[in-house]
Amino acid sequence: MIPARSPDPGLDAPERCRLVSEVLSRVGDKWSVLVVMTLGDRPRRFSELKRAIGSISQRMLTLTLRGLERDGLVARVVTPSIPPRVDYELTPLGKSLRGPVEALGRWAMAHQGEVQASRAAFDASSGTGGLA
Amino acid sequence: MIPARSPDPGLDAPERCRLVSEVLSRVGDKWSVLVVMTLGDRPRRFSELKRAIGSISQRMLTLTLRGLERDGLVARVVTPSIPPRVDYELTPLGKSLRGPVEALGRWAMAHQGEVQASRAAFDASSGTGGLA
DNA sequence: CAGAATCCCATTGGATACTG
DNA sequence: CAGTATCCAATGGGATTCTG
Repeated sequence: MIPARSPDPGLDAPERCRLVSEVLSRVGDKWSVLVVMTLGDRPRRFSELKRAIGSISQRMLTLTLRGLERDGLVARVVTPSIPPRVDYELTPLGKSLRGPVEALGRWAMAHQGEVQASRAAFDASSGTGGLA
Repeated sequence: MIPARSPDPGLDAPERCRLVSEVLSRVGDKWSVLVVMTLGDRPRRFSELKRAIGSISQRMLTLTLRGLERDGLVARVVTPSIPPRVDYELTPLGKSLRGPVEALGRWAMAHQGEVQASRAAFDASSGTGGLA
């Protein structure tokens, strides 16, 4: 249904890689994923988002939302009233990102224990006993 | 087959969220994903990795590999010879991460055009015409 | 309420030089 | 070859203050 120019075989590998990692860097940053998932399926107001995420500063929420808006993942809807009301919601593109992101989240949930165990073991043999 | 303590219903939501985002932050950083994907399916030597990735500094490659090793995603195999030889390879846990990461990569490839277009549009209406 | 602007500290990460 | 150590610049990001 989505036109979504298919992978575009005209680009060479290094160039594609650059573009992909540029897109991934948005996903990579600390807040974008959190905001996308919090936005979930219904629009949310600015302060509603802030409260839902809790740990984010107002500055970073603004910056993150601007970035997501610029990339077409989030739509900003202003209702000019007093006090002003601004709602944010995922665009179709933004929603399409939820699938892969949730997959990563499930991986993290499923393997979090192993990762923690590995970290503990690594730290233990790094400090004590390793070679001292 | 893997024991992999299942999601552990004993943890409360905020705590789980913290752990998940801690794991995601490893995936989130600039190099980890690139290294994991470059490692792919066979072991690679240090300098082989460095050349394959190209843009990474030797310092960051070392740091990234240490982090991945600590998290149990990568195994470090030292062959004490002169000159020394060190191979890195994905552990089963590391390999299990490739699936979700590739899914994200495919998303980025598929939608890279839309994102770029959106950025261009956003930047255009931000600078010129918006309200000047 | 939503946000822009400023200040300032902490972390990231590159370049370079040195070692086993 | 495979690092470690040091220095330094750029960025990230919190706290606070001010505005429409």
